[in-house]
Amino acid sequence: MPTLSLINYFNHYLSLDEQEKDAILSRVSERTIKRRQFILQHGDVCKHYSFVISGCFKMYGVDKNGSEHNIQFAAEDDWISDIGSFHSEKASGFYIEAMEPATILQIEKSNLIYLYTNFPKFDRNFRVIIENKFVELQNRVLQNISSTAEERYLSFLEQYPKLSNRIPNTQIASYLGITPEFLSKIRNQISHK
Amino acid sequence: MPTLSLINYFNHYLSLDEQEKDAILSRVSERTIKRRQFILQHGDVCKHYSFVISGCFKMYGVDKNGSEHNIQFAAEDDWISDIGSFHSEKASGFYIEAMEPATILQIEKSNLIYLYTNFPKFDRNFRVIIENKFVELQNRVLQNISSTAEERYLSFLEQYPKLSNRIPNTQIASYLGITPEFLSKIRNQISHK
DNA sequence: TGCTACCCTTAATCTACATTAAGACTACTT
DNA sequence: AAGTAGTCTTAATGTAGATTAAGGGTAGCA
Repeated sequence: MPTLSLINYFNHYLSLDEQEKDAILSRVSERTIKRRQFILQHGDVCKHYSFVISGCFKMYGVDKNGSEHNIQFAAEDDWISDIGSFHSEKASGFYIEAMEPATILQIEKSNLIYLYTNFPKFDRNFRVIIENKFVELQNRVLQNISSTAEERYLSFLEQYPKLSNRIPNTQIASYLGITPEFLSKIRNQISHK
Repeated sequence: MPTLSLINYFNHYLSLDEQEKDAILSRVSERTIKRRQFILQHGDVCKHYSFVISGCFKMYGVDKNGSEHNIQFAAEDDWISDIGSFHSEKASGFYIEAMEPATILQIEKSNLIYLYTNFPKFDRNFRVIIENKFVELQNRVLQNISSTAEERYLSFLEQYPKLSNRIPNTQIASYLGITPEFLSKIRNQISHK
């Protein structure tokens, strides 16, 4: 019963009552995603919030030279979406791609609005969820403008110990804003300390 | 009547009815802030959300060498707060300091919770406000990991044309994560194009 | 069991950005 | 009218991280 993990997830916020559980479970749809499959592509409008049951995704932009830049990873019990495109209904500039075979639950905008409108707890819970994500992102910005690549890498390891054993270093380098070669050098330096 | 700008601000979201207007206006307090005055200091718990009526603030962290790194500016019609500290009630690692004499409206946590609890529209509006801020921040992260300093500066000018004529370049450099001298060189290069 | 795709590493060279320092301009202050 | 704090500029030198290239390791697949 993969939907159970979504209900458990909400227990970390304001727990859902039976009516609210039914409301959300009847409005999400389960999807199985293959490795390298996209759930969002540049140019498309982001139609869903996706909750990861299992597997792992990267969200990235592509610059004018064709290089990918990871702005977010999402594994079990995390949400992933291009919030800007989702709300504005404009074309997204991002890709969301599975790095492993995955199972997700997706909710569409109209259904999410239904939940917001009829059950204020969802407004509250999603506000708190995004506040937490905002704080994380703010810390990442601070790191980006104030720390060396080595410090940023160590702090990534500390904050996402599970991800770092699961994701290729090339992808981590892209997330940190450095080249894979330089990350390799950093890892070498760290291990000789 | 400085509180009017707060009401006007909410008109960009779900407009407030009379009861909601009364509720928020009776729960904010107006403060006059001098240039260089702090409304949050490292080590203190952030007790308020602050809405800027006039003036301009910077929020920054200080690294181990004592250098300041701006993570956010806030001018008229913008909110500023250390959301992490506000919710966790733990000591903040940031400073929020007025760069110009300012007038602000502040709301305390207990009052904000009162509004959230009694008027679901505030949950909704603050959710949307922070979603927008999240999207801005996400774009900034993408820029930080994928663009040169010159591109980041040009994009800052585009996104905050008013701020860039109002804030010293040293502060902008700190926001961009570069030295003031290097920003100066960049500006010089741009003007010779 | 060996092929192939994928990922990681090492090392040389190069470039973008940082640091330091000295001086000039501007706008409040007295 | 001169003093001073604050900001901006220029230029020399230093360093973090990028680029390029060549090769090695390993897991999945034939």
